[in-house]
Amino acid sequence: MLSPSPNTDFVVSRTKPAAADIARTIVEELEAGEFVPGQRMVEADLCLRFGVGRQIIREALQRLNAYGVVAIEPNRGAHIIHVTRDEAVMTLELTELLFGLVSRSAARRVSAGCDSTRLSDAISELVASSETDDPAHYMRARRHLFAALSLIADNPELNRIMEQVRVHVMRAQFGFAAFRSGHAQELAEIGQTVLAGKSEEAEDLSRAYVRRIREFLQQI
Amino acid sequence: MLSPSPNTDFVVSRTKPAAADIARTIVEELEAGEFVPGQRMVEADLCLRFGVGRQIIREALQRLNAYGVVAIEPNRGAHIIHVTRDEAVMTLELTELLFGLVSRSAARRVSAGCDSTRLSDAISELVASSETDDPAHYMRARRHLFAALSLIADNPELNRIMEQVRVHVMRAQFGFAAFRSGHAQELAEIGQTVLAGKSEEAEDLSRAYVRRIREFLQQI
DNA sequence: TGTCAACAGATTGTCGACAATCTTGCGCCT
DNA sequence: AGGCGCAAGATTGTCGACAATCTGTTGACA
Repeated sequence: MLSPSPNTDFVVSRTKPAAADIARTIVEELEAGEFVPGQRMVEADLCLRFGVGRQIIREALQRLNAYGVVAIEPNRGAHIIHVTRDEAVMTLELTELLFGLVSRSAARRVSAGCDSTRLSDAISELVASSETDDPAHYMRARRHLFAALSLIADNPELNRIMEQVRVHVMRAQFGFAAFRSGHAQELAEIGQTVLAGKSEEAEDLSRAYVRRIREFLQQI
Repeated sequence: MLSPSPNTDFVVSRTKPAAADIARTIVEELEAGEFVPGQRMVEADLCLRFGVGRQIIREALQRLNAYGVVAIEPNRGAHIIHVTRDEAVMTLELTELLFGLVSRSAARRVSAGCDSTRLSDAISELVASSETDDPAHYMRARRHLFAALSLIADNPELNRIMEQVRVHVMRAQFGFAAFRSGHAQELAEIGQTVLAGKSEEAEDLSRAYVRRIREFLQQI
């Protein structure tokens, strides 16, 4: 009754959204606080919204479920998971360890002569963003720093998990208004420490960075 | 041409396997080394094997992909991920942090008066298994210990991730023959330390436990 | 009026069919 | 003989349809 031909007319060479893309889109919206915790994710609604069949939506929800941002109850459907402040604090406790490990591993790899141009670029971008004072610019630079560190650390399992945890951290920072831009300088310093190959120091700095966010969140 | 009626005849009150169960089954087989790294997971084959439609299999593969044990390439299908020894070592480096955090958190909760009967039971079971010297018994007890610790730690995100990493650790231990039963005593000690609420000590013991496995793996 | 059962609507679970894409082997041209 | 299309087979991607399950509401009965 709504779409007799979903994607035929003017969509000759469309790149195919596919489940992965939709999941990514939803994750981005989640990070931006688009969805209310507890909100039901009805498959049919999402079908209309993204113009695809239910199977696609289903796979996207499955992925979201694996990321832990959506809960799926049999025959009851999916809904956005509600995260309490205590849980967010616990997640940051975990993040502290993970980010520390990423930085330590990356620093070691740099010492071993790994390519680090991406990291240098990210650091430059961070420094630049601290001068323009544009939140979007800062967030992009921050993402690039994390990506560069993960790339250098080259630990598949760790990267996979960081990717998952990142979503939760973003949600927590948004949900509890614990987002303080202006950490650019601190992050740039972490990057430079990694670049210098000081693994112990890089780990300490990284953990301190996350710990401070956590303590700030705990005080609210 | 193969199954005109997949599950109608004598299957009046079957409990419905569903994707989650199939994914769990495959994970168990993976942990037992049933699949060869790189092996292709053709959907149609799995359909025949489990007697369900492709959608179910697809969702199961999706979940396996989220667990990081299966890679899915668009239009190319899914295959079992190959894990090198270095990657297994890196995963154990990560596990060291995670297990340490679980034990520390659990110990704190016990101090705060959390119910710990399940933990006591698991410890008893471990001690019993060390006397019978039955590998299956030991593994079951070990799993129960981890489950009890996770339950007490009560950190949703951490538990979710531990669950994912556990599969990799099991695969690594199986794949590299690094499986040494007889750690029952050591694990029981960790459990008792948690039970006593000594969080720092519990974390140290847990990390030492994983570290030793990692070092053993590195020496091969 | 309160409780419970049955019904209608909404939503999820699963399947079969067809389209799109990749792979492979064969034949043709140089 | 060697390389290059091209067709046939294999496999994945997506959709629509129907079955199963849940939920809320209405109405009958005590």
